[in-house]
Amino acid sequence: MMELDNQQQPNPMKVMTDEQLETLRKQIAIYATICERLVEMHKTLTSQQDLAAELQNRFSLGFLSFCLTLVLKQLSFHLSLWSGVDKGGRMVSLYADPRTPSKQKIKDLTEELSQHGQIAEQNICNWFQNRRARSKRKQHCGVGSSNNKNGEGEVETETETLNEKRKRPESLFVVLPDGNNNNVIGTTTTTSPRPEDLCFQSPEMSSDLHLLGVQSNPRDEHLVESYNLYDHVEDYDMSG
Amino acid sequence: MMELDNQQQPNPMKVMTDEQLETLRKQIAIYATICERLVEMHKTLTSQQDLAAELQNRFSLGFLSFCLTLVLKQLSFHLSLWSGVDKGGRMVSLYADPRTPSKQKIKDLTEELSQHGQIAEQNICNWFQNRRARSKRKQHCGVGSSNNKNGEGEVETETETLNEKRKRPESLFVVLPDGNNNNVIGTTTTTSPRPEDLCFQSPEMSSDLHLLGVQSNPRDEHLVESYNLYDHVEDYDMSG
DNA sequence: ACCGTATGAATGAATG
DNA sequence: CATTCATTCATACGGT
Repeated sequence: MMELDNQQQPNPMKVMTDEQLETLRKQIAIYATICERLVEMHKTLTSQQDLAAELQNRFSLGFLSFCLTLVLKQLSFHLSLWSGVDKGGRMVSLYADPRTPSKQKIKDLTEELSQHGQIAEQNICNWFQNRRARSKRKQHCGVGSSNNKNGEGEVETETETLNEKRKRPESLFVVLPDGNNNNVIGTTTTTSPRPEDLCFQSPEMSSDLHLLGVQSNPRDEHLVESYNLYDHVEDYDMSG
Repeated sequence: MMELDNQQQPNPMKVMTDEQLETLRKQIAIYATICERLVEMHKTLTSQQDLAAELQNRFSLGFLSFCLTLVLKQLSFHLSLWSGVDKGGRMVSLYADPRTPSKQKIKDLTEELSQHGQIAEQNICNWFQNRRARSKRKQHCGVGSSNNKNGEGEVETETETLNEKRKRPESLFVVLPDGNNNNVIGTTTTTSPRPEDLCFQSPEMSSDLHLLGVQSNPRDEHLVESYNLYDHVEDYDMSG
């Protein structure tokens, strides 16, 4: 189940709102923090070379992994959501015009559609009603939170929600450290996309550090540590 | 190519290429790997059975608590959604109410939740809707045959569905350690961290138990275990 | 590896 | 027109 059955689209793009991106950044930062802590722990532990059995009792490792698993799953879930594309409506292509059609128009449409199947004017009306309502609501919602930045597509509402049937292909990849597991993390690695392209990347992040998704704050040297760790990640199980 | 056009969202959207997504995945995968590794390592170390009270005091405990706190907060939060615990949090009661909350409430919820992750009113609406619908359906179906135990009857809908649903609180949004936060990457324009608003804030997260494991499902042993830990969470100092 | 469940989401329809 | 319900879909996850 590899990470993605990459769509055969000519130009597969995914969309994310700025907020989504931001949230993603935050979440990544959180993981970074967590990892940082783990790394710290690691250092401490290794330097001490001894540990409390008691710890084990109290903080069941299983639980810890469980937690991490949750978190990771969540992140991956979000990612999947964000990377998805909207699904379109079925009848849409016929009704591309967002504005309320005249009665006559409705009639026409009904006729037209009748040729292809059972349909009543009522259906058409409903459809338009719902469409308007939802359009409106969507707009409203969006306004509430974002409104910054460049407004590009906004009025469009759904004019063409059509064709794009849903696909939402990206399935996830993350793996959960469930105690032992070997995990397969999505193989990946092949691409090396230019980090510059990643929106969540901060310029000041050194080219590799950003893989940890964190801003390199001066005081975040731990992260650097974790970075090293990352270096070794490769020879973990990653490739399986 | 333009599949993005069908976004009826007013917000400006950004696009991610597959490569970008992949990189993102990679990042996440790395976290997963790191966490996994660390957990394993931790396990190994703990198997040595030596004691490190010192460690515990000065570090491990703090860290673990920190991690767990993050997660537990999430868990408790979500559980609260389902269990309707009224610990003085305003949100809780809102969630507890099976009926549809007013618009304003939804707005509030959205706001509050936004502090912890990307969320839109639509999500809230969906959540409530689905909840109602499924509650009802379950009720219908279930009534016919089972409902043994304490026959809550049917009106309760909520109460019983609760028991069924709440076992797996997996959808969480991660919380940022905003307290000291090194803040993240990027600009984070929207965030206005008002800790007061954090629903999790309530330390008295009720008696703990049902927050964590809830019905202590066999599967949730981890949670139960963590319960002990949770006791200590309070004195973790993550800022240090 | 398949199948069932749970859940978020989209949509047609009904109600006020 | 606004809100809600009922249905359906697609995916994620867990168990076998």
